[in-house]
Amino acid sequence: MTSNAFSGFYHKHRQEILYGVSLALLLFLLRWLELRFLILDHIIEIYVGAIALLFTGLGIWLAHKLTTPKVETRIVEREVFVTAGGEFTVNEGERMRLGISQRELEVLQLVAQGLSNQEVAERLFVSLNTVKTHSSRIFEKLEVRSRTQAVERARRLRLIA
Amino acid sequence: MTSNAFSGFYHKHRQEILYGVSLALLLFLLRWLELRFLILDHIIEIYVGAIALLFTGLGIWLAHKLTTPKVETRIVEREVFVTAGGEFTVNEGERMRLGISQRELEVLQLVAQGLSNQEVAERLFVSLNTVKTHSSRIFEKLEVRSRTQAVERARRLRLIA
DNA sequence: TTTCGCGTCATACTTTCGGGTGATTTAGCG
DNA sequence: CGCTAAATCACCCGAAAGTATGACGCGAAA
Repeated sequence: MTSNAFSGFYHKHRQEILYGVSLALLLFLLRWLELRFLILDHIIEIYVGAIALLFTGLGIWLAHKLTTPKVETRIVEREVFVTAGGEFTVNEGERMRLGISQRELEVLQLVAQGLSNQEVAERLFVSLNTVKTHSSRIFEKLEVRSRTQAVERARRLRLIA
Repeated sequence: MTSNAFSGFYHKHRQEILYGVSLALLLFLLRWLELRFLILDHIIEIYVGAIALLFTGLGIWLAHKLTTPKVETRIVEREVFVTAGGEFTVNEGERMRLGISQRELEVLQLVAQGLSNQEVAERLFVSLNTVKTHSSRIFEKLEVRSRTQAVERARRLRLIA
């Protein structure tokens, strides 16, 4: 359990941990080097310069690792095949026969486009409950039990495109 | 002329110049500060740490400024009308492009027929969880969030009849 | 041999769906 | 006017769908 928790934590924060550890190591190294530099302390500019360069590099590396890269969108057109033998017309006869109202058909069309009930509600400016009621009635009239079946059936009956 | 040349040079290499100048200034500042640190030279770790942090930040900033933006191809669908009213064939190219496996396509087909996850599981002799995993992957690859959307999209791409 | 994609399964959780029931309002119709 | 269909909304509840994460075996590719 604990090992799992630790390994999880480690994987999530690998970058930070490595960074912290390496920084600590570096400071330690510098502390040790310091003894020499106390003697010839006029070389401190070089020393500082080296550190500056080193950590600049580290910063760049960090930025590369941690930042989401800038994206430049390039748009490529791609064909999508559509079986269009002609214009689609709602099978009014079938609609009437099944007693599906205009509003219900609207809901059905939106559902067929993959919208959730909530999204349909927002699109039609009605409440979620209303959409649920409509879709329930649709299911009854189409004699199905789910939205996916409803769409399938409605397509066959040419109630929707 | 010279002023123009200089301004052109400046504009092209503003980043580098600013970086160089600020680095020089910083070194100068440090040289000045050094006098104090020679007295209380035990604070050198703090001093080094500060420099490290500062230049890490500078590196990050530099990286941000200098990275070339990565290109992200965004695909726009363009409708192409197909006269084929006859038999259906799976758009293999599209399937390959999206990396949808055969098994995933099977699940997708059954889902498109209006079957529930449980029914798909029984039909394929696998567990409910397996079907869920497959459909999740399908959703990722088709970039959708629900089975209804997946079916809609798959139809457009001619992955299913 | 190691790596990788695929298929399989699981657990735990959140969100969405769908069923059941009832209520109100509005418009049309006899 | 009463009646009815349609549209609207509400509350509850269980089932289904979807998310996140991890694990395991297996065969092909590197």
